[in-house]
Amino acid sequence: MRSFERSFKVEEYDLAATLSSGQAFRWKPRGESWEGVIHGRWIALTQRIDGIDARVAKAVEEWDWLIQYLQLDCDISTVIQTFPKDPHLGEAVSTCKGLRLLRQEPWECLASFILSSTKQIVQIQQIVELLCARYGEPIASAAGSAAFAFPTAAGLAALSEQELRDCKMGFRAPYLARTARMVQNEVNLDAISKLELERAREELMKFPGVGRKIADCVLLFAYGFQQAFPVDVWVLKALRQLYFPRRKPTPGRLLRFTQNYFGPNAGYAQQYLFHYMRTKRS
DNA sequence: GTCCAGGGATTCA
DNA sequence: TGAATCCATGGA
Repeated sequence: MRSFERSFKVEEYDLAATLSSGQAFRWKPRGESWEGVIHGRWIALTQRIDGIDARVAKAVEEWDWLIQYLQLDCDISTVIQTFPKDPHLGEAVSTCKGLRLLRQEPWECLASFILSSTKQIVQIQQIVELLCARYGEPIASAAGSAAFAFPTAAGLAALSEQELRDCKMGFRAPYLARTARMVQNEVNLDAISKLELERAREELMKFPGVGRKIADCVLLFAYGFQQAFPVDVWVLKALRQLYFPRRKPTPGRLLRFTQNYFGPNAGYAQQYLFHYMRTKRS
């Protein structure tokens, strides 16, 4: 049965926190809803007390793609149970109750995070929006909001460096251009999901502009490797303040700590710490 | 280890 | 309101 709308029942899911927590960059609040694009489909999501309502512009046969993207089958309480019991993480988890990890498309995630380096989230959103509006396929959407798919790797590979720079991405332009060509020609992004964590990370780090941090973002947000633990400026600040208040740990020591201490769902713990640090006080 | 590469949002005086 | 700071970094 084709349908335009569907309600999903889910507990402990904070849509606003999840969609604005710097893991995806295309979600916009509009009235009561959040509008975005998943797998080339425009969609509006609305938070309800007992779940989430979804509305698309073109009727669909099934909604598995959305369940997968939002990770609606994830039992968050089971994840949180695996966290170490410490007051800092506990505070982050209770402050950011309902924060979830998404499961995004690898190419969009990879390209977006190449653009993320030393940019603030607002600016990344602007760059990505410009890129999509100029070079993404127009798609059906609700009246009053034009929508575009995320540009394909082939589409971006065909652009000049200057055309990319004109989307305000600065020195990241050649990285994105070369990565787009690699994805178009030789690298199969789907194959990476079948690899072990370390092998998958190695493969991602072969792309220009992708180091450990960005690789870990893609591993966590697109491929679902829940042990991946991206360390950015905010998380570094959190780790130093909360876990190493006196001494200044070496990068190696810090890396080992993040890999051992937070357990099998370290990536989730990371997301709570990140969002907690970014949103507290203000 | 150091330095550099956009530029705009945010903070601060 | 103008200046300074900062940013989901990586590469040379």
